[in-house]
Amino acid sequence: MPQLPTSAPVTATEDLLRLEHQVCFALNSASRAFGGFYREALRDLELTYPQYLAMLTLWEHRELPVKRIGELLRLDSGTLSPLLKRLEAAGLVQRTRSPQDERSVLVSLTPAGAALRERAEQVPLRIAAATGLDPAELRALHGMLQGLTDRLDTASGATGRE
Amino acid sequence: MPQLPTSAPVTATEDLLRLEHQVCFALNSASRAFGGFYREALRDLELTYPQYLAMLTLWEHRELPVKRIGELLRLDSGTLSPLLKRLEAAGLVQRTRSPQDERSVLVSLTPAGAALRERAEQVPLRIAAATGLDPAELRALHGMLQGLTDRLDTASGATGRE
DNA sequence: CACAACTTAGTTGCGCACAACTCAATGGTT
DNA sequence: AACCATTGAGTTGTGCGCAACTAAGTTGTG
Repeated sequence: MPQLPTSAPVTATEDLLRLEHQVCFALNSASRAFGGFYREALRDLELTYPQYLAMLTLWEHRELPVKRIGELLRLDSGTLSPLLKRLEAAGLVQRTRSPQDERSVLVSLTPAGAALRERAEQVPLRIAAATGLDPAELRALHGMLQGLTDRLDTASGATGRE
Repeated sequence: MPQLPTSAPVTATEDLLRLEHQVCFALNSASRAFGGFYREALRDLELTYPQYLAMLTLWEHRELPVKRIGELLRLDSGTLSPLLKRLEAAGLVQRTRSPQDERSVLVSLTPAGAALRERAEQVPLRIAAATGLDPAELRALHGMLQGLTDRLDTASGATGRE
């Protein structure tokens, strides 16, 4: 970090704010660095990272309504609808209206989509190796991030709406 | 986490991979949660979060070539060119070709852009409060994320190119 | 039953991120 | 000087993320 020619005295508060900037920027950078790494690892599967996440939920649950995928991935229909259409166009998933509730669209794996799981299983191996973190560190990081997301979501939810 | 109806025995490797998934997903989520919070805090400044980051670099350095902003923010010209044009259209920055090197474009603050700094200073206060983390935790998180980004960048750089 | 309130997907529009490309300026090298 | 690889911005195209909106189905209430 290069020293900057601004006002000399740095208070504890200023220091905290600077640090907070660095943290959220570091978060943003790390997320994009991960994205780049996944992009490479997923190239031969012809999946983007968000598409891969959607497939993960389906490999685990076989069939899910769009709404539920959105809850699991923290995404809304504005993002999911076109994404799922692309997965359908690629022949990996099928979308059908639920007979019980015609509003709901059930997304399920096609045979090709289910088959892709095996090829996808080698992907996280490379990623885990590239992080250079051991399980304990991963666990610690995961806990911090999850707590952070929860606090930010409830904070913006509380002040922004309701 | 609901139990899934796959093969029963979960090996240590499988567990690691599952955890790794959670970590990079948690990273992604936390980053977007931050984004949402900044969106709200920056609404009256009429800045997006990436635009705010660009302004931060200029508030610190007064004038920078596009190339240098890209290095600081880990962004390329494909992202920065239109972003900086929007900031110029908003009257916050000025872009001029460098006389020394006609390839380089120098971005500098307009009076309006410089004046915005004061109004922007209240923003990180809200953010820092919302994280609910003390300085030590912020520092730890920052260190982890920075190391992670470095490892991922060099790993993909090493295997992908060169 | 009628009707309003709510829920679920989908669409549109905008900005960001990134790959792939173009173009002009620069800096060697012979 | 002529040539060519490199560098710095910019453009184009694709996909994601989100706000705002529409449309259709469902539910609750009188």
